[in-house]
Amino acid sequence: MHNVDLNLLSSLDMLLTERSVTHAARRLGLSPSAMSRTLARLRVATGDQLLVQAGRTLVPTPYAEQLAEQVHELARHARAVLQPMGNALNIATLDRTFTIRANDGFVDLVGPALIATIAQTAPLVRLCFVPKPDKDAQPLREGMLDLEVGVIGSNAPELKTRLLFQDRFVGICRTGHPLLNKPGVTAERYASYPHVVVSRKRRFFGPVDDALAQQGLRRTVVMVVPGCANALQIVRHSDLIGLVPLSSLGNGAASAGLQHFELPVPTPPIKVSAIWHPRLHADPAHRWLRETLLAVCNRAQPTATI
DNA sequence: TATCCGAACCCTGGAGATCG
DNA sequence: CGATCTCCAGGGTTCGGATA
Repeated sequence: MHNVDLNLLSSLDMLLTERSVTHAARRLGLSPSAMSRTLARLRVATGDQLLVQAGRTLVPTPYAEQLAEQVHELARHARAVLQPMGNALNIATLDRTFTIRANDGFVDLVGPALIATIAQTAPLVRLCFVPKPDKDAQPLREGMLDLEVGVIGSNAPELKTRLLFQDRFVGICRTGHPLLNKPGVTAERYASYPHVVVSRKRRFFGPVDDALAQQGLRRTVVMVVPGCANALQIVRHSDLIGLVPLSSLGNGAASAGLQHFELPVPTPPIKVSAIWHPRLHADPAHRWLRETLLAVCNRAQPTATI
């Protein structure tokens, strides 16, 4: 197919509406001569005279009359497509499924409030939360994921991010665990119990071990699990001490049968961010989702939010 | 290999003249 | 009076050479 100048569509629509080169030119902000040559190009493109002289005016050919309504609709749709995107979004009628990769604790903590907020303004929007087996950026690049919630990695610098809230590590143990029988969890007593840690990379050591080492202490990690939900379940039914982000304790149900406590050693804060591909940055629906998520996180994490 | 720069070419549109 | 033509200027695109 040879290339067609789609500007001709708008000009043809105006010419068929006005039935005058001068008037059509005026309405499109062109000179009559320019519009005249546009009409000449239209005649070449269509192989029809389109408008012919009848005395001092132009009248449409039968072919032009046949085209008029279709051209008008096409021009109207073309103008709608080229409107700024922000003007086109109607949240109330938005029918879309957003796929979000997040850990279980975040889903427990934010999921109910998020979907409740969305239901009020965008009743046709659906959320699909998927697990975080890793931090691979490829699903974001390929459009398999709309959004990821987690700590920013360094393997995909092109990704856009926005801080949702600041989390921190806490210790967990089963209800009635001897560690909490006495007031105050000292570093010595904390290190004296066996531990379970969460690590997708199967690491037995982390920031807590560094902090303990600075005090000449060392804890014994007897188990590594891939996710926080695994750690919560293990700790709930054993004497192991766990280490999880506070947000992973969710809305209360996840922490049933568990007690959490402040760590006796300092650990770096956990910056939880929304992460998305630049392709979606200007998408008004995606922008709305990000703003909504941020607002819900601000309400759900009043003590940890910055 | 990528980027920059300049020359040549092409397209568009304005001004003015001409025609019906 | 309005449509169309020619001429011309301005801007964009393409292409080839130079450079890092």
